[in-house]
Amino acid sequence: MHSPDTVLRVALPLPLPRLFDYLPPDAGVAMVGGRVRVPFGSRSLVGVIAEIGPVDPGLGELRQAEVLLDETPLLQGELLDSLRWLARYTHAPLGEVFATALPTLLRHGEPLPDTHAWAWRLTPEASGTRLRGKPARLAELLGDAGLDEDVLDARLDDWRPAARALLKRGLTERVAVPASAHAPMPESGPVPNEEQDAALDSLRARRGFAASLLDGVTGSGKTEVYLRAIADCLASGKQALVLVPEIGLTPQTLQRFRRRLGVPVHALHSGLADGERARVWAAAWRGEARVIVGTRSAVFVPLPDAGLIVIDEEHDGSYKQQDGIRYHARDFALVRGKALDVPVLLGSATPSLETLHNAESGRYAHLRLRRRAGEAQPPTVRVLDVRKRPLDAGLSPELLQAMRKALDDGGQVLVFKNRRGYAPVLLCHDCGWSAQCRRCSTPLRAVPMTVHGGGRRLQCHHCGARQTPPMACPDCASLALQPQGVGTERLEELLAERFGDVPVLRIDSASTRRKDALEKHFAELGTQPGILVGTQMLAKGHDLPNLTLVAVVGIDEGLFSADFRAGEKLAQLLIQVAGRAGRADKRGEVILQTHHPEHPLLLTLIQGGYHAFAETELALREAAGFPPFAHLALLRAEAQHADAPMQFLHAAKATLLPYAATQREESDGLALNGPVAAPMPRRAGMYRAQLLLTASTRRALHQALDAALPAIHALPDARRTRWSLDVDPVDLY
DNA sequence: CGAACCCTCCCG
DNA sequence: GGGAGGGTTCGC
Repeated sequence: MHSPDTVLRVALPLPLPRLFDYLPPDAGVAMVGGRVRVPFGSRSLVGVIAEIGPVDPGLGELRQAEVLLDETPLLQGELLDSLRWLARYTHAPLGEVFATALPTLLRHGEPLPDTHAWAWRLTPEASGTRLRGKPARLAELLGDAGLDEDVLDARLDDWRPAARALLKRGLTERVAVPASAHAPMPESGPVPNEEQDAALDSLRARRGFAASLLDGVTGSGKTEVYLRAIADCLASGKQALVLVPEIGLTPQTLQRFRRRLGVPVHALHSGLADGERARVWAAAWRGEARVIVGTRSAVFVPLPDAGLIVIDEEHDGSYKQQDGIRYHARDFALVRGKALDVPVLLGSATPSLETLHNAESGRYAHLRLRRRAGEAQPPTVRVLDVRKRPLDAGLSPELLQAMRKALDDGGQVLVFKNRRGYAPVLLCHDCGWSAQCRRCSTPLRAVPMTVHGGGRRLQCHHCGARQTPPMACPDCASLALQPQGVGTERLEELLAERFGDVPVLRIDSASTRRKDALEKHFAELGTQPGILVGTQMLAKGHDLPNLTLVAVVGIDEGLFSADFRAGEKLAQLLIQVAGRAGRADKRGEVILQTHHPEHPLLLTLIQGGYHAFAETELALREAAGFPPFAHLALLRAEAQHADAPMQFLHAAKATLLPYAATQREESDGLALNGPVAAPMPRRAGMYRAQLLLTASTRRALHQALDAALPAIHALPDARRTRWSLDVDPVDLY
């Protein structure tokens, strides 16, 4: 079967950047992409055969693999190729990438689960038997052909005991049938408007891989375009994959897809049990699942009959995995779309600057939906200058007054606390001055110094420069210098005190572990006057029909964050959160409380909207050499010992130095910034630091990493720290 | 003196 | 990552 000198090169789920060679097991035919169980040290691991080839004479006696787990390779074709690409791009071990892509059960070596649906049929003996009661009704329903279980569920309550009773008497049998194609007749949905039609025409005009940005304001009907594009895809006999942000995969969303598409819709998200996850993956693998709707990790489903990939809210941060293999589901979906030669549709009301840049440069088709369905008016936006105003837990008297009024008018109030960038900046409460790095700040871009050591030290997270905070404000000589930042708990406390007559609900990830807890909170509140306090989680989803005032606090940290993406994230949040204010009969109001009423970001955003902001911000990014005009990678390290992360990163920097540009004019070379302490320098008892790599071409970045990483892996300090590489980091924390 | 701890090595 | 092996420390 195998030539005696054939070996399996196996990718194992280990942080080791190499394959391990084994002799094939005695039984079975080994194939690339199939899983295999192998002995490893004293353990037994499940890996994926990455290569089959001749024996490497440099290795000694090889161990033999225990058993082949797949008759047909689990990973094959496009998915296998794309995962290899992902491993190269993220500079991660192939085995870890495979392990990330496979559902837990399959990763642990379980067989690909059955995806058959079950149906019940009457046996020939049943025809001569008289029945009464529920069994009789069941038998009548089953008729000659029998019925699928999900159809029975819909037609007869509590039919299972009757079916089991008949089974015992030999009158019925349960048979496996191909996965159910039963679904209610699709509903037709609203007639598309002109803009939606134009977008659909553009999508239909293209063949093969093409990326399109569906750029539409909230309520402009992006989902309707997705649904019709998916229907087209189904009509041509192809599979569709829809990615949604973590917060967007609600029962209502699925319900809408199911009602409209007329085929089963498979959901894939973190709430599923392992068995269910593996079943959906298997159904996709077999081509039975025609529509898969899922969150980030759904980007790894096999698509043997792919026809379309949709990424809803493409700017959403939850598409980026923040630990393990740090992949970006949107970017990987584009890679897969290209490899599969199918269209990719990216939708957002506030597109990421990367995507917008691609749309403007013509790489993506730019489909705009400008019209809002219905008659809802956009809210009024007011900027509230709080310089020199007395603040209570960060709230000004004017804001509290506006809240009182909105509540008295019977409305609900959302107090939205921006919480990006935990490292506090030093701010003058009287004039709004904030500490900036002298070395890194340019007229185009302010790089803040962040407060450390309980307020006794300022540090730049770009270059690492340190200084002592001034006693008084350098601009206005005021002594009212203070670190910014109030948590949502403190806000909730104050509001509960001030507004004892209405319920005050705090919504954040700590108070709301589960998704349905959030639903419960909203149901409790109903439409009565009340206050919601929270962060990101409140920016979207969930209809709040009686919300009349949105108060945004804490935006100054976003205006002056060390993270170059903070402005973009803040703008997206402000647009989204503002979109929630107002009800049919009453125009909503948004109040932005800030020490910087004249900040260009706020002015551009309010006067020109998101796209005007984006244009300005893109110009800044280009001038400052940030994505999408440059490419980043972040080397992070953490350790128990205070010095270890820095030591390791200095050693890593020395390893990378030969590949770095020596001249500033050498524009496509690699630049190394740092290492510096992480903006949150201690977390869970670990000391943390980071080294930022910047290059104007991906090629320069990857060439340097390819060349230097083996040596970095081999550094003695590499074993003493926990370190990771993040290519295209979304935030520099 | 052994248990506990830590460091280092290496896995095919 | 994690187990094994070897050296060192610590407690009774």
